[in-house]
Amino acid sequence: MFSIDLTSRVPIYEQIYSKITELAISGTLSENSQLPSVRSLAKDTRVNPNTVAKAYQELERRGIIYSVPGRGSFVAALDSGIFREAALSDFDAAAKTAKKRGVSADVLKQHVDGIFEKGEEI
Amino acid sequence: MFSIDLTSRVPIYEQIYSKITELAISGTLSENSQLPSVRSLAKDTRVNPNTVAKAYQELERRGIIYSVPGRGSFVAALDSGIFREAALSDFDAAAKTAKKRGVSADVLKQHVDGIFEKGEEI
DNA sequence: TAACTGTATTACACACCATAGTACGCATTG
DNA sequence: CAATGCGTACTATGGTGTGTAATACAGTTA
Repeated sequence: MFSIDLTSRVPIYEQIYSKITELAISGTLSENSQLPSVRSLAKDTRVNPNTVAKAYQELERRGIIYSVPGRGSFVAALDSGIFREAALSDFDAAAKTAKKRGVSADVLKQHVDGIFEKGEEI
Repeated sequence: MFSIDLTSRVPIYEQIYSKITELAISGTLSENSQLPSVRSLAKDTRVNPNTVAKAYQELERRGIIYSVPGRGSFVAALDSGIFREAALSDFDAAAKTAKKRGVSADVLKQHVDGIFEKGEEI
């Protein structure tokens, strides 16, 4: 379920955070579905339980999941609009930078088409 | 000439690196023009000279500037194509994320148009 | 010569990341 | 009730990256 890159500069807890966020937003993990326990995920990924706990706590702090001591952790009810807005904000920033670098609007639109022509490449 | 955010998570040397890169690419700092010395920039920004030196060494390593012991550091002859490619790569990544979040190709193209309609807003 | 330049070195402090081990309270299951 | 699994909390340790501090050296320039 999770692949961790130990050589990456990105902290492990952040990799876990991103993975679960992606799965939750995309709907792969449906609302209120239970996540693997801190200990089981730690065992599977061969990572320290503290590291997984840190990821879960960060996910809860940002409202992606909710945790119940004694029961487990579950996917929260997500407002996908917020994540869409954030993605669009990043997109705008990238487009502005490309513009500064001398890339034309047409080229950027072609890139958009190129990305959307491809299938579900995740 | 440089403003440093000491509270930022981005390392100081990386902030200096980014600033100078931006100035060099935009042409604000023309080719072969001399940069402030390590010590003077360190004094102006109230940063340790070693930190500035680290930024300059990274800039030289990536071909943005060249340094001559005893003389100073200067803006290199830049191949703008490299930076255009990098900007496009970032743009693609942002577009893919937006796609994952459920944003349509048309909306993204509208955003591109919106950015290019505006004047030189830097 | 004097004052500048980039560069190199050593040392220290601090924060972040990750691991290890232990412990507590709560919920579920047998 | 007892056992197990759950999230959570805590201390301790080590590694790495960042930033500062203080020198020192060789090359360039006025």
